[in-house]
Amino acid sequence: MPTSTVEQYIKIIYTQQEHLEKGVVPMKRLSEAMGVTPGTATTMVKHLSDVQLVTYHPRQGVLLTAKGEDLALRMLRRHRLIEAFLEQVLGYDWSEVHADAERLEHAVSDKFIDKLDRYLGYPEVDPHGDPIPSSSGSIESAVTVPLNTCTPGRRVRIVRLLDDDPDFLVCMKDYMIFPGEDFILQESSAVAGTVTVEHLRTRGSATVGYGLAGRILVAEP
Amino acid sequence: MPTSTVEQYIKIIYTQQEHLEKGVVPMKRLSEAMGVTPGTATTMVKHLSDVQLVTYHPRQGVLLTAKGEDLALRMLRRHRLIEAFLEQVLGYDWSEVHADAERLEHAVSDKFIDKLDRYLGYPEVDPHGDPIPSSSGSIESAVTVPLNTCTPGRRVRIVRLLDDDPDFLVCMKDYMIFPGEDFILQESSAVAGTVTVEHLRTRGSATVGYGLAGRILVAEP
DNA sequence: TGTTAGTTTTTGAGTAGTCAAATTAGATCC
DNA sequence: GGATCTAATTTGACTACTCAAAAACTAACA
Ligand SMILES: [Mn+2]
Ligand SMILES: [Mn+2]
Ligand SMILES: [Mn+2]
Ligand SMILES: [Mn+2]
Repeated sequence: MPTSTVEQYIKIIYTQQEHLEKGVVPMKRLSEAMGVTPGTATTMVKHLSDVQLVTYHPRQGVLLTAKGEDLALRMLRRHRLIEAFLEQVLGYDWSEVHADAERLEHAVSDKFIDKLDRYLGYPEVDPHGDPIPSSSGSIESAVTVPLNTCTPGRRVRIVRLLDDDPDFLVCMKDYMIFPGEDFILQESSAVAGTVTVEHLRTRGSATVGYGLAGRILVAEP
Repeated sequence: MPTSTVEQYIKIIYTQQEHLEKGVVPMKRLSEAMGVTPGTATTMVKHLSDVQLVTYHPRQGVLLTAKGEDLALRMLRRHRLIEAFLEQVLGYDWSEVHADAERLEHAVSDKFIDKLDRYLGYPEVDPHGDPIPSSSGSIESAVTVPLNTCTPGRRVRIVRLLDDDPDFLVCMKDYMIFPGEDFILQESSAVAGTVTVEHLRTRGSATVGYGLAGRILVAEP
């Protein structure tokens, strides 16, 4: 059985790998995402390599093995189902579910997760629009593009928010920018570094930085 | 913040203290209940004493301080609310809730527990009839007597099962011996070491050992 | 009173995870 | 080709928890 620390490293490696062009995750990136020093990450990565969860390329980075990916998807499934539960059942605000899920995901059994999945009616996405892997480990995400790559004038629907930071999420909530909401993209300026959208229903407009807009995934219907 | 190991020790000390005439819990008892060697228990108890959770009487045993009792009751509240949730909401069998609760109790936040309490409608007891402490730390248990101290001929109602062992609980389930069920006490023999009861509705009779009967708490209405 | 059995404590060692600080390897830039 | 900057690795040390085995204490019994 993997410890909760190992579970956490594997999950982080998966998500970092996802948001990365080149396959391997370098130590700097991993250590920052884990909140540990680079030396600690190196030590742990060697251990993960020993137990076949990652392949380690010294001075370059890590890559998940098939076994590691399995574990990562199981953790993502746990995390996201728990987030859905906290919001839908216990009445958490969707901007606050992350922290509690982060600890619960390491304490639940497979039995718990499967029963929870059933109780929630087999949801496909969590409160942030992140897709929930099935119990067999398959995951399918909707086709989306980052908001900062869309062409102005087009109508877009918010599908997913990639950042888990409560401050970011509360800010998005104030702008009505969350999964399911429709907007018209008014302006997108790489030079000015801003993206402006107008909410379809309320006509309210919001301007966010280019970097943040990259973490807002939308569909162009 | 106490680690989950510390939380577990404190909870165990509380329950052992409860089922004990003399106040102090000796090392042998504590180490057995924790599943560690006596030396380990001694080491930990010294640490718990350093952080004011227990008072340690060398070569005699430990006693919770007020601070320790606070923590113990918070843990018991968590444990029992989680057990109630697993049974009532997720559909666990009440004989199986203990193991999962044992890990979850260390991973939930106060916010989680208070929201769960509300969602469940502020239950007073868990699936085994154990009373659930309030968020302010008060606990009130119904007046009960162990089944092996009752006088034959009397009608009794099962209120609480003290043992968490799944085998014991499944056995009790087969006999219909669980909170809320009514029986007539037919025979109680300290010599033979058995207690025989008859289920009021079904007329089915059950015989259990004297020791086990001591873990079945009943009310004589 | 002396012996013995049971309990408790001490000691030394091991695992998992972490950090600080020194060192090494690569890349980049003149 | 060097000088320099950054990322990565190594080393030594620390915390929290654990065990095995030896030593010490207590209590009770002969
Ligand atoms: Mn986590
Ligand atoms: Mn999420
Ligand atoms: Mn526990
Ligand atoms: Mn219980």
